[in-house]
Amino acid sequence: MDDTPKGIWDFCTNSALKRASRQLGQLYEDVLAPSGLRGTQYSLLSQIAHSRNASLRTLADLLVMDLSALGHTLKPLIRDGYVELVPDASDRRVKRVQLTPFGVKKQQETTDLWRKAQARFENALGKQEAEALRRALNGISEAAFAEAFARASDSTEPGATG
Amino acid sequence: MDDTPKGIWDFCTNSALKRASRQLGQLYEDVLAPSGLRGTQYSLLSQIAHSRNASLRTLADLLVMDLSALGHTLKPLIRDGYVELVPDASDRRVKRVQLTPFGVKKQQETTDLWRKAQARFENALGKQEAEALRRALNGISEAAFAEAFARASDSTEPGATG
DNA sequence: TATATTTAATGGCATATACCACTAAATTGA
DNA sequence: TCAATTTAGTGGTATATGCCATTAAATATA
Repeated sequence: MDDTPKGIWDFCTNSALKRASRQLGQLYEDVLAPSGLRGTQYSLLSQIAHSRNASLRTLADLLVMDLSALGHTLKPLIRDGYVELVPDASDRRVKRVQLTPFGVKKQQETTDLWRKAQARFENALGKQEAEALRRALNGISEAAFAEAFARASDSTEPGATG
Repeated sequence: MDDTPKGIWDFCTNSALKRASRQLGQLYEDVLAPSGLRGTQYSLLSQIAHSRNASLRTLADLLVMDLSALGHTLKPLIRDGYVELVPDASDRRVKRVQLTPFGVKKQQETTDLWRKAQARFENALGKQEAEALRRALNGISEAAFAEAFARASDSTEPGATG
């Protein structure tokens, strides 16, 4: 009867992305809850485990995150003893991020829960779909995409040269 | 040479979604900046304009957002005179959300900027891709998806029945 | 009708994330 | 070599978002 869209997310990919991010974040968090880690925190621990000895700067770039935001986000993880910052010897501006042994243990244990969430997600969406979606999202996260976006002449711009 | 994934976002859709959300959010915000509105704020104003007279509860459900989170997020918009809460006459628990005339004007003006961001995004990703992505994201945001996720037997669960 | 339960909203607290200003250290260039 | 610039990180402030406890109002139930 009425196919008028109910929300801006029907037009606006940014809104759609944020909304889906809230939903999926919630679903993952519910599964991860027994660990006591938030979804973001588990992601962060995992990425730190993966990027051994990366600096804050490097990590922030990988995560497409503001450097200071990363610093703030790490605070609870440092406070709880999962993560530590180690000053670099050769460049005294740099701090390297690493898991403590306790953090390693926590990350590994929580991975069981993550696998559970992962399995549920892929069951609900379909394995192919899930992978396609990740690819699309990771494309958007690339620096090259930001450059393309910046370069993109929007036709409303007077004097755009194509 | 080395196709080892650099990040958990290569596996984890939740991480991929958050990362892409940061990137795209940034790109949109840069375009919207002259308006003085954050991306989220513009989305919210637009949704309020669209869902005329919705209650906080209704709006929160549409946005897949926690009710109290919505309340908090609205505070700056109320403070700045874009939005007002009107108590419902028949159910005195309920508050209805609406734009002030000033808010209507602001939303309309800012839409020009949004269109610019929109155009850039679709140029950068491709119109078809963009639409497919929105569809996928909106599917995830549905209540039905959350139910499917909850129902999904993850094979790691002992005694799963299929 | 009186009580129990559910629902809407608020306020406090915690994390997630961004921007800005600032400090310190490294790098560039005259 | 020394000043100018760039880079890494920190701390403050603001928004975005979730949870919990609480209040008030509506609904259901005995």
